[in-house]
Amino acid sequence: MSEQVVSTGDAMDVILDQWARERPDLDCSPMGVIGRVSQLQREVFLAQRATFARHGLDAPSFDVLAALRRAGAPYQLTPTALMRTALVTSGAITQRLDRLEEKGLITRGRSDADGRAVVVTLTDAGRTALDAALPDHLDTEHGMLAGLSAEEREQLAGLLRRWLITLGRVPGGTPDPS
Amino acid sequence: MSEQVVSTGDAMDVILDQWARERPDLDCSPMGVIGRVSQLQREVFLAQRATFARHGLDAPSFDVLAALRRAGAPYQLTPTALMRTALVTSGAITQRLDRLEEKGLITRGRSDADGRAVVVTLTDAGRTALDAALPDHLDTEHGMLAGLSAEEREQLAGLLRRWLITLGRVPGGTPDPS
DNA sequence: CACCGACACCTTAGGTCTGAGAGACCGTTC
DNA sequence: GAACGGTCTCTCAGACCTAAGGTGTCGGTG
Repeated sequence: MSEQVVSTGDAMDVILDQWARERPDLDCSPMGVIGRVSQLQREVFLAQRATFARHGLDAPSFDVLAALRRAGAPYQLTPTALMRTALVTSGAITQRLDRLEEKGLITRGRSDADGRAVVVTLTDAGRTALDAALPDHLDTEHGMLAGLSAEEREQLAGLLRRWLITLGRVPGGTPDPS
Repeated sequence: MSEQVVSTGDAMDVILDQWARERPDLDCSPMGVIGRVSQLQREVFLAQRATFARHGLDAPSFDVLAALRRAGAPYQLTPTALMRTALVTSGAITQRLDRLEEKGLITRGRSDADGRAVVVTLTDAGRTALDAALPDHLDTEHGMLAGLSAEEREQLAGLLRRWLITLGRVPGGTPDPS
């Protein structure tokens, strides 16, 4: 008995029940938030990947193109800036740029102001590709949230923002000098 | 002006502002939820990885050990069952089990009932390792949520569960027959 | 009892990432 | 103006994953 899956629970409820039975001494309630975030991120990732594929892109490429597009004309950033917004290592950015350069979506040039730096520029083809994919991407995201009411979505965004802020992940995340 | 970072925003607020300036014709509000989920999942992943490393484990290994431990005595599951709870491909499970078997944390044996199936069993060493890591893991998760009130955490867990359910990701999530 | 689709696990090739480190350049200091 | 620490980008090895395919087993059918 009690093997029947209740229609009002999700996969994490099952896991929490299992832990409650095996380790009733532990408070596993944090998993109710964190485990679900992991699962949702996975669902989001898969849906986004399918969308990008329809436009001949993948998620890492879209990430870079979107950062350049967001930056506004003349659509230029350095690899270091891209590294910071994408939250990946410099090696990952180098490889992403290699792929995008080969496809003609970006160009690399040396900076006039700083001999160490590279300036990455979105090409017309790159901007066209991104602007074509962006509405589809937003449709996908909107679709994933369609099951929640506008109020719930707003509430969720607010809670997630508060959580991020308490983790100390703020935009200018460098400790400011005294 | 308006370059000054406001202390009440997070990284996603900056991105939303950029899109509002560059593409005021698009409704980017879904990013406010989905982008934050991605960022939070990344923070969670990094914190968990550091915790697991203190116990000589990594996230994929912990995932498998925890699934076996949750299952209860005699701590046995098939690779297919592990594949379903871990949401990875069979090849990934094979490799995870190879690593765990080499470390002596699990054993593999053929099933008596089904000649195709393998039975994965948690060893005493495996159970000991998991039970040692689990409280530390929960401390890490609790610490990540410490900035939110109990009410906020509960609200968040509820919203995320509702979201997962609307996506159709329920425990017995097999595609329904026509 | 031989057959055949379905299933369980493993194998292999290919892809992206991390982490460590090299090479070049900047700005300051002595 | 030479030296020095710090910064920027790239390179390379190693880790983990996916996707596709192979082998062996199961269970029902004629």
